[in-house]
Amino acid sequence: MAVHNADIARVFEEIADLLEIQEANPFRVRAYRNAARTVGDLRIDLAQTLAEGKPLPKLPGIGADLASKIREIAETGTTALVERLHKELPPAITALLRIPGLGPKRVRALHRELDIRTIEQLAQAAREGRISKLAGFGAKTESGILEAAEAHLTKKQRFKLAVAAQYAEALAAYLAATKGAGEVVVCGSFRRMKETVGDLDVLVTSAAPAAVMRRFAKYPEVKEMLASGETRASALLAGGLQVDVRVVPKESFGSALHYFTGSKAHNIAIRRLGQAQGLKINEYGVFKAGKGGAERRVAGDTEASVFKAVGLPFIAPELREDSGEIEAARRGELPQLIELSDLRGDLHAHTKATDGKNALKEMALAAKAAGLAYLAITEHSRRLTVAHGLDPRRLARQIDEIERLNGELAGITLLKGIEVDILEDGTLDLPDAILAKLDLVVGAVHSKFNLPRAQQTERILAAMDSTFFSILAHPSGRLIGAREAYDVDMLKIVRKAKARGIALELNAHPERLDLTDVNCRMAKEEGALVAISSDAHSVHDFDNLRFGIGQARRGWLEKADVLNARPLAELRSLLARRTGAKAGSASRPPRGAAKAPVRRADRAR
DNA sequence: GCCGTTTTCGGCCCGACTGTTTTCAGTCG
Repeated sequence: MAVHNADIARVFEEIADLLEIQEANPFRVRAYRNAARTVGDLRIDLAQTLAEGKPLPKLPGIGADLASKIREIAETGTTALVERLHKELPPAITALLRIPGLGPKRVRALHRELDIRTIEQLAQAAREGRISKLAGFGAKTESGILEAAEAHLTKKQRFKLAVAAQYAEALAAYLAATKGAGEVVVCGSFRRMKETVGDLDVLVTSAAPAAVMRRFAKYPEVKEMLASGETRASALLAGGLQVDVRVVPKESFGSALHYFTGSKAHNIAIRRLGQAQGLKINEYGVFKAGKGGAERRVAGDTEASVFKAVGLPFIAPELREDSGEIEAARRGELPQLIELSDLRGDLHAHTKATDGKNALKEMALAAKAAGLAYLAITEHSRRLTVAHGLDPRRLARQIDEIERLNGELAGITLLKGIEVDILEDGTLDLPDAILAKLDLVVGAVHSKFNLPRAQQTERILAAMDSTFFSILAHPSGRLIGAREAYDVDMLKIVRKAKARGIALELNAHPERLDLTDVNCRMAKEEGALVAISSDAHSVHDFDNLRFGIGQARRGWLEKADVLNARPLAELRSLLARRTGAKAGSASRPPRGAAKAPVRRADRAR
């Protein structure tokens, strides 16, 4: 039984839920929640670290007690505390907390007074009118609970960033047309460019909040108003996305922007910083206590002023996860984050020859229009029959076609590439003879997603030993909300990439965003290059690069960390240097021999 | 349960909205 960080995080989250229902010290509850987040986001595998006899790293918010619980969970999969809590409360009760409107106090009351332990029992009790008879519960609460329980946790799904963007941009334009409205900004996880968005937080500045609220209520896509006050309202859109609109006066724009952008953990950390300096920070501004309890406003008109008030430089929204950005800001070591305009080319695209929708030339012109100087054409290889993958003969024809087009095109250079399948045994789907004719080789796993971790990892590492391997496409294989990542030791893969001069792709397709933000940061720390690629299947898909950039920024990537931020000449020399390094060995090592160099490469670090 | 530009004890972010209440607790973000 291998325990991973996610398992440890889940136990901590469950402890937090159960303690909360028991009305334990809320700060103790928070300590467990923070620990769950810290461990869940961690790049090194804690159980594996311990198994190798290494000490636990010092982690923020994890002291002696939580560290010992991590060791316990790593060894046994559980901890005495959660086992004890399970004896005191039915484990399924934590699901009740997920019902909107039910918090720990009410869950506790429902359990104590009505012995409710499951969502089914909750719905039954509501139907029978037993809940409204409890103190503190009324008819309205009861019907709300019933509705939510019957909708089975209301299935509040998260929306992929690109989908949320469509709703967000339309709604923002609509609200901006309100008379008296100033700034309209969609904040929250959308502004932080998270891969998925749970709801939209829209900030509007106006001296007349009522007009904004009225107009919002009339938005054609609003299916149901969930709440509406003088300065704040929530609604469910027809598409199922929840939107919260908040109006503040113009002078509060900066502090409100900061506040509603979050993350919550980042905000708490910033407020604590302020608090230590005698400052109170809320969505209206930064305040200093004056004589006789009077408060004096010291900042808040711009976001930068909020950071400045607590002695920090501006921190980009994508970094605001309380995962080291505040410490980095304090030390003056914030990254100079990559921007969309830094991209010089795109290293992964398809055409009609396989499963793309447009012709070679159309793709080239679209890339040029997107401001790119080069575009690699990387069709699927023959094994991917559903995509009409290329065999050596068809690939050779495309190579000729690209060379001919390059003579004709101006302002854009096509690179000859392939997205070659990595077969189950770690060999590539096309022979070296044809790969040698290409500018770059993008290797990808498209089959056998459920191999055991060690085998899947070895498969990819072996493929990366190929002389011609340039970029590992969508390294985790996950499809957001649809397919889990395959089980691999990403750290080993990242280190191998660094050792071999191979780049890791950040596939910018909204359903992939793979590398993930967390793995981008790992790549950066290990010194491996990242290629931010559109995986375009049509002329419209270059627009997706912005989502890749968002993810890269969340992963702290700078221009220097990104392969396709290099001008063409530099890119070519990087690609050549890699194959040149292996030029001494005539062909890649036989299978099985791949393991030894991997370990050497790891140890060399 | 954690942690220290003031602390090894005593703090721990802050405000809006709702429903059930007669002044506020609970929930949410």
